Order: sequence, then C-alpha cells, then structure tokens
Amino acid sequence: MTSRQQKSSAAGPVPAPTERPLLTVDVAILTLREDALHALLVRRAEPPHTGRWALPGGFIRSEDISLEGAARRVLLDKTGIETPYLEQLESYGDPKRDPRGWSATVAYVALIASDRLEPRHGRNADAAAWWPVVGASVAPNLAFDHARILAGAITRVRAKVEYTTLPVHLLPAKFTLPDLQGVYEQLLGRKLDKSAFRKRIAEVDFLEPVEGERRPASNRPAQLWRVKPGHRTVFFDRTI
Amino acid sequence: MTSRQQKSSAAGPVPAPTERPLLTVDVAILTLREDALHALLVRRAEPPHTGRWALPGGFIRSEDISLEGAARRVLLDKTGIETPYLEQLESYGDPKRDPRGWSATVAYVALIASDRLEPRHGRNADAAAWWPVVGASVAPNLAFDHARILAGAITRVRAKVEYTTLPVHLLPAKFTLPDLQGVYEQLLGRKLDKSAFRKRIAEVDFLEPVEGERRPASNRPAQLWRVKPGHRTVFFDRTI
DNA sequence: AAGCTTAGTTGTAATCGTCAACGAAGTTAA
DNA sequence: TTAACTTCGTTGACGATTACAACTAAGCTT
Repeated sequence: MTSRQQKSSAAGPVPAPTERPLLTVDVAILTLREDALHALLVRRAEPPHTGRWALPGGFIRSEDISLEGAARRVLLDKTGIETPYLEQLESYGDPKRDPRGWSATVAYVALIASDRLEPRHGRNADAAAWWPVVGASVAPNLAFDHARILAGAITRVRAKVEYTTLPVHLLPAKFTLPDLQGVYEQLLGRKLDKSAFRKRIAEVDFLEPVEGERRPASNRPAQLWRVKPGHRTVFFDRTI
Repeated sequence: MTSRQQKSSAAGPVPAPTERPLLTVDVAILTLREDALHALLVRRAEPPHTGRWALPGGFIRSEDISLEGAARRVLLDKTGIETPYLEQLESYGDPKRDPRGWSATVAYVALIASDRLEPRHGRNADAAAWWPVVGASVAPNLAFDHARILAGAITRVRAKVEYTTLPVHLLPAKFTLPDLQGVYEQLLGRKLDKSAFRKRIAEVDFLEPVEGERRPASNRPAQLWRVKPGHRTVFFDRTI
C-alpha cells in the first residue's frame, strides 16, 4: 500500500525481501510401538533453542516442488524416514514464535508402521528419538510452539480414528482384524464390539484377504488382510 | 545446508532474504443469497493477472499479529467485511503458482449472513462482487490457483454441514428452525426429516428461543431461535 | 367460520448397535 | 489320540435409534 511494497516489476509488486516472513514446514510423525503412540523428535544442534527437542522441520527451499514435497525432504534429511502417509495439519504464524522474526510454519502429520523403520535414523541429523505420547503431549519441553503443533497432530489423529480407516497406516502391510481392532482401541482409549467393528470394516470394503496365517500364541490363527490396491484412507458413514 | 543459509546471527541461521518464499493469505468468503451459495470475488487491479477475478487476499505484513489476523485485515481492506466466522482451510505452495516466485498461501474460509453485509464493499478496493457457486466452482476463470482453493472451501463447508452446526453462520442472528433446516437442505442437496433434524438440534443444546415470531406467509408463525451466548460451532455425535 | 398453509408433535415399523453366546481352528498336555 | 485351552469369527436376541408418515396447532384468507 505504501512504502511497504517497494519493488514493482512487470510481474507485479512484492514485499521487500527483508519484509518477507520466514516459512518452514514441521512434521509430527507418529508410530505405535509397544501398544503406545510415540512421536519422533530431534534435538536441535543450532540456535535458537539449541539442545531442545523439536519436531523435524526446516525452511522451504527454492528447489522444493510443493509444501508437501518440502515436508518429505525435511523428514528424510532429519530422520532418514520416507513416510507412506503424510497429511497437512494446520499452519501457524505470528511475529513471536521464532526469535529470528515473523515466521510461519505449515505443519504436517505423518504416520508410519514401526516395522518400516530401518535403523538409519539421523543420517545427517543430530539425535533423533521416539518419545511416548502421554495425553496429548510428550515428556520434553519442546522448542518453538512445537508442543502445540504436536498436540494438534495427536488430536487430529485421534479424531479421525472415529470415522476413518486411518489406523491401517500404523500397521504393517499385512495384519489381522484383531490387530486392527487393537489399534483402534488403543487410540480411542475404549473397547469396541467385535461384530460391530468387523461390520464397519466390511462395509467400506477396502481390505482384501491374503492367504497365510499368523499365530501369536497357541490358538486359532487369524486371517491376514491388506489394503486393496489404490485405496487411501476411507471414511465411514457412521462412527466406528 | 551450503550457501543457501547465508546470514548466521546469534539467533541462528536463516535463509537469505531473496531466498524466502512469498507468503500470502486468501479468504474464500461464502454467503447464502436467494437460497444459493455465493462467493465474494475481487477483480485484480495490478499484475499479475490484472483484470481477473480472485479471492480477496494479500501478503503477510510485519504488523500482522497472526495468520488469522492477517486474513481478517486483508478481508476488511479488500471488501470492507468483518466476518463473524473464519476458519483456516489449507495451505498451498509451490514455485509456479505465482509468476513472482516461490509462493505459499494460507487459505481461510469465512461465512457470513447476507443481512450482515452493509453495502460498503470495495472501500479501497477494485470491483468486488458475489458470484453464485455452481457445483464447486464459479463462472469466472480465477487468478492463480484460486479455483482450486475455492473448490476446497466449498467442499469443506459442505462436508461440515453433515456433522456440525456450522450453517447457523449463514443465517441472521435470529432465525426459525424451518429456516435452519432449509439451509442444511440447500447445502446438502437433499431433504431432511423434520423430526430427526429437530432432535439433533435439540441434543446439542446450543440454541435458545427468543420471544417473538415471524410469518413469511399466511400460516402458523414459527418460533425464533438464536445461538446461546458463548457457543461456537458444535459437533453432532452422528451425522445430521 | 370454513378452508388453506406451514409449524411442530406423535406414533409405528424398520433398522442398527450392544451384549452375549456359540462353533471353529489351532496348540498343548495327558 | 484326545481332552483342554485359547483366541478367531459368526450368529442371535434384545433394546435403542432412525425413517416415514400421520396428526394436531396456529395463523391468514375468503
């Protein structure tokens, strides 16, 4: 409007470079290990907040092809993980959340099965560690506003468990229906009725049986299932 | 990692100013007039896309106190509207969506009752006009990727109608239950059962009756209702 | 005052969810 | 070899919820 937009090229006016906010992506990546939700955090090696735990994240770069691409790059760089499930969560921005100036971050939620984690964490990274989620937070005091972002991610995931097939992304490619029901129960914090659960799963018709079995103990083996090719997260008509 | 992050102050390294993406907010503001959903568009007065219709939007400024604050400021500047309902939609970013360089936008959805629109559109703005929504789009060919953003906004609103009280934000402060049901039916594109609808509304207990009446025609007058103080959008246990 | 129209309520049949029992299929142990 | 045990997967009964439709209420019009 005034002196704020200084450069006026043929392509149109843009804010002066020094007026541009910083833009980052941050990824809250969650997995299920030992039947509890865990979040992957990295310890910051540089200021600000050196030494504090944070969500894997980083600045947008000119070679990124999209916001989601930037999130995948950052996650791979900082943790070595290529996640199969990535969903945009929300963006946060204000003048104070980063001491380096007006900054905004586009937050993502990623889900991964714990068996997909090859132990090549921290390629060029500092310490990276899985922390158990208690309630909607985690033990360490996170850098920036990452505690709030992580809480938002956990809330989002728990909410979507009620009406989507999202929990399959926390399981290996092949799993049994009792496995899947267990994940739902863990995330919801309550028991589900076996027949009602199986009815919901059958309705949306996104799983197919695979020959073979699995017996965790001495009893009747459960059928193995996998997601039908081409099916992403499916929504139920009603809550689970 | 290399020469990309050039300035390294005590506060930590940041990308060189010229490497920073442009950051904007865009607002898809919707209303209901003549029983049809309409979106407010503004005609661009400057490059790029001069003369094309676009969502009201603009660059983040250093005086903005948050992303949502920036959305409210931009909406007020471009259209003169102070919206009662504003919700973050999604962020979009890539190197090509704006010819001026790598840019990202944080998109918002706003809802407003048509009776709240004082006719002071376009204070310092160019032409602003309400366009009817057909399907999930609008007649003109929008600037940038705004058609996609608008489609996302419409889809989001239609989805939330199924399980929230969001449509009240499209009605005046006082309204009747047949009015409200009509809005639900318009947005959902299907008829709803009267008794089931009223049961849902009663369950969530977010309306209170106001004395007085309203008779649109020669028949039994309907009770007027308003949102109870302090109640924002409420979620239903089941779909409407 | 009879008739018309829409508001709001009530009743009933069909559907759905909850709870529990049952048969199935494997292992383990006598 | 077979009886006992455990979990898988299905079935059935009962109560709750929903869908559909009829009914009464309350205004205006003629």
